Amino acid sequence: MARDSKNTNGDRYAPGLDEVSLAIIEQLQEDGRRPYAAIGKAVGLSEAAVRQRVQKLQEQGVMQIVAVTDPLTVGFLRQAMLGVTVDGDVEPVADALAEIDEVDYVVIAAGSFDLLVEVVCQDDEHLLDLINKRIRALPGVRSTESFVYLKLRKQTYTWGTR
Amino acid sequence: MARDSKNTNGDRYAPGLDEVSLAIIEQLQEDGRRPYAAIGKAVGLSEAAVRQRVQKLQEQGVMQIVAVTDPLTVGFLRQAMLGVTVDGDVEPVADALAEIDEVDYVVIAAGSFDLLVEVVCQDDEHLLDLINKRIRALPGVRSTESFVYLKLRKQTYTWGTR
DNA sequence: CTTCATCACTTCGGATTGCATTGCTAACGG
DNA sequence: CCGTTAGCAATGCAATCCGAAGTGATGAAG
Repeated sequence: MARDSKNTNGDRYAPGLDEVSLAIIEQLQEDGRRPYAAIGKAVGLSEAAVRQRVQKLQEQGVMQIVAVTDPLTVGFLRQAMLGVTVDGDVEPVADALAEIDEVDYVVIAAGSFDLLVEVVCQDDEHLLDLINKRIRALPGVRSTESFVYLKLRKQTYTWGTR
Repeated sequence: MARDSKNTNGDRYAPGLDEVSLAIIEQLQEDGRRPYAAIGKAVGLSEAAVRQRVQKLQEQGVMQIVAVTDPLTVGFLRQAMLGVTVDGDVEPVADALAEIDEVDYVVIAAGSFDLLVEVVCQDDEHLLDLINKRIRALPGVRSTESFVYLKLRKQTYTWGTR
């Protein structure tokens, strides 16, 4: 396989991210606990080589292996997406939002919102407090719009394996 | 441990989801590959019991253990959030959207959008085609608004461990 | 009260896997 | 030509995984 495990991609990937690493990621998107040896057989590497790559990918922040759930199913939580518009530079506002514990997802976007922010709360009161007292109060935040989650319908991570 | 591993929660959780299972999920949110024995020591169960619970949680669809990445970092992708408004019943539209491969996230929400839909595409043309020809064409979809992702700033799954 | 079934957990042993180490090869720069 | 670095394969031992079997508690039926 892959005599050219060097980049053939014109630097569109993160450094050191070749097609072999992509194949490893695909394997782990299907099952995060798949043994290294099985992955190695699938991508044409030894067990140790796979392990080293996985470790490096995680250290670089390219990939993380975690349990994901539907917070609403797990119970004690209210969840919402916030559309945020910003005055001035977007990045510092994104950074400030990212530091809030209840915020689990921050994306800088193009469109009628500058930022999309997903939040997880204990209950409605907690959510209200978070939005009004802590998020709207941030310097640079011009306005927010809330979309409270009613039901999670799909949540997949296997887009790498289409 | 926990003489009352029966529900003390008034049915707010999915069936069979007690505080021990929550503790297991927390462990795996920190590290999806943590050994069962280590988890068992942390939550006060034997290795085998943890293994049985994790298996059941995955079978029930409560939890999945996967690799997650930033698609934009991995390279060959355009990503966006779509706000969708619907005529009539929302659920069948959500189902139809969930069946599309490029759609990785579907939430039924309250607010000026009925649905929030995250999509992952190869490039701009692919995205355009998906939105105009396949999503807007779905029966029941009244309108869509797009937020193209510029940069992912935060993505965590450890909300269970605050 | 007894019996039977179920459920969650534990214990146990063998098979598998993870991991640190070692050595090999190729690529690069002086 | 030599030294350095990086990535991978191979090896051996410890740790982990996994299926099977056993135990005790609970609840329902006779």
